Amino acid sequence: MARTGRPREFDRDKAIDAATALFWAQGYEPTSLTQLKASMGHISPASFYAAFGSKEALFREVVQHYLATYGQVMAPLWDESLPPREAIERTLRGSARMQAARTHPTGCLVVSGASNCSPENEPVQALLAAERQRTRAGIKACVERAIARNELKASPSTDILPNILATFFHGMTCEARDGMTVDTLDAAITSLLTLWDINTVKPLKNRQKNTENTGVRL
Amino acid sequence: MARTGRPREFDRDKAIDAATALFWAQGYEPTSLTQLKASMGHISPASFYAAFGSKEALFREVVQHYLATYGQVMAPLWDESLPPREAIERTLRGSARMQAARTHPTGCLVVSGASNCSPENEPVQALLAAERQRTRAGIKACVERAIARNELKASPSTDILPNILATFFHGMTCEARDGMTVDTLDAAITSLLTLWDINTVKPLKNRQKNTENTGVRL
DNA sequence: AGACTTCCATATTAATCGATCCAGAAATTA
DNA sequence: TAATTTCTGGATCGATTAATATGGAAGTCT
Repeated sequence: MARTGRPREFDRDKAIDAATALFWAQGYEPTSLTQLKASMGHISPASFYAAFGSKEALFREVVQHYLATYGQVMAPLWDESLPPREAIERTLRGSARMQAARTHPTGCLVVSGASNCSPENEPVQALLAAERQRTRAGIKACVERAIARNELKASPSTDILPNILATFFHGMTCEARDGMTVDTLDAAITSLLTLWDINTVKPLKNRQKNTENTGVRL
Repeated sequence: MARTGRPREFDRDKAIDAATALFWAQGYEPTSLTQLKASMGHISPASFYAAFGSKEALFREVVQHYLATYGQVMAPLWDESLPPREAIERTLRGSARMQAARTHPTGCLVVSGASNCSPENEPVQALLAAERQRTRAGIKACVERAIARNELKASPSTDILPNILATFFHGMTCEARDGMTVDTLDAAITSLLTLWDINTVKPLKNRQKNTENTGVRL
């Protein structure tokens, strides 16, 4: 698209960054347009609406930006080239490190970005709820893949495992916001994952060598 | 105190109930005085301020009311007459049932009541944060009591156990709000508590009978 | 009955909310 | 240079925010 006319003076990407930090720290509703404009370099209302459309449209853009950057700590969930347990572990540890980092607001924007909402902003709440549901589906898929690959036993205990992981995962936001450190979260994850390990299919001794006997049904 | 003068026409307790439901569902900031007054029977601003002082004062009263009623599901944490594991389990299950119930807003008011807050309402946020810290201390005390009573091993794994339990506990709010049922939460709790059980001090066979031999050091 | 207290309803405060609109300046392209 | 485009700053929109002020009715006490 050939751009003509006077170019905008403020950096749109930096403006999105600033808006992300604000929405992340305070949530959708408490963040006012005045704050947003100020954080973008005191731009005018006209510039704001010309660039972003509305507060809600900006928020949706911020969420997309968040998912494409910080949110990528959860990418392992969808990477089928990874062993399922490693996918889960990488996601949990990466998310812990990200959420507890001091270089940006703590916690997860998707979890806490619109947790206090009046009815008129229900669409905003639904946007994040859908994203959380996507996360749950990803965790569940990993567990089911592990069962299919005969790495986890199929049992009531593994049926519920995705829910435990999701609950813990979403709880990290509260803990990180209340000051829990990366190291503590990391230790908790290590311990939590024993819930995975006690449900693993016990390998026979020298089981690795059996991989040579493809076609042989044990 | 002898009350004189015209008695108020609205029921103050029912007004607190109504305010609790509103704050619980929407959070502190998004709940407006207009909504609050309407839910109390369309009382006047003057009546509101005479009865409650301010929005923040009302919220503090609501939190106290919440803790004294719904929040009592966590009372087992402080009941030293209970075996520590049972105290934890009762708290988790009671909280799950409470948070997922459909007779009131889902989730926990202490966790989500002021999660989206502008800087000027930081005191409100701090109020709930302190309450969450109290919960963590209660969980930790239970685990430490279990170690002291020789029911849990002292180990890095049990050191981190309180953090896992707290993270899961706080995560239940997100899950309940997103529709997770009591049954699912209950099953997750059952499975989560195996993290406790694998750290228990293994009882000798016929250990119960040994309780008769008090004074005998094994 | 009379004094007193606290209620209620109605108006109104200043401030802020998200969102528009306009006029003029500035930078691009032809 | 001229035409075009989109920026900027400032004024402003109606609605809503939390909080006060006023004036009279209503109920409780001595």
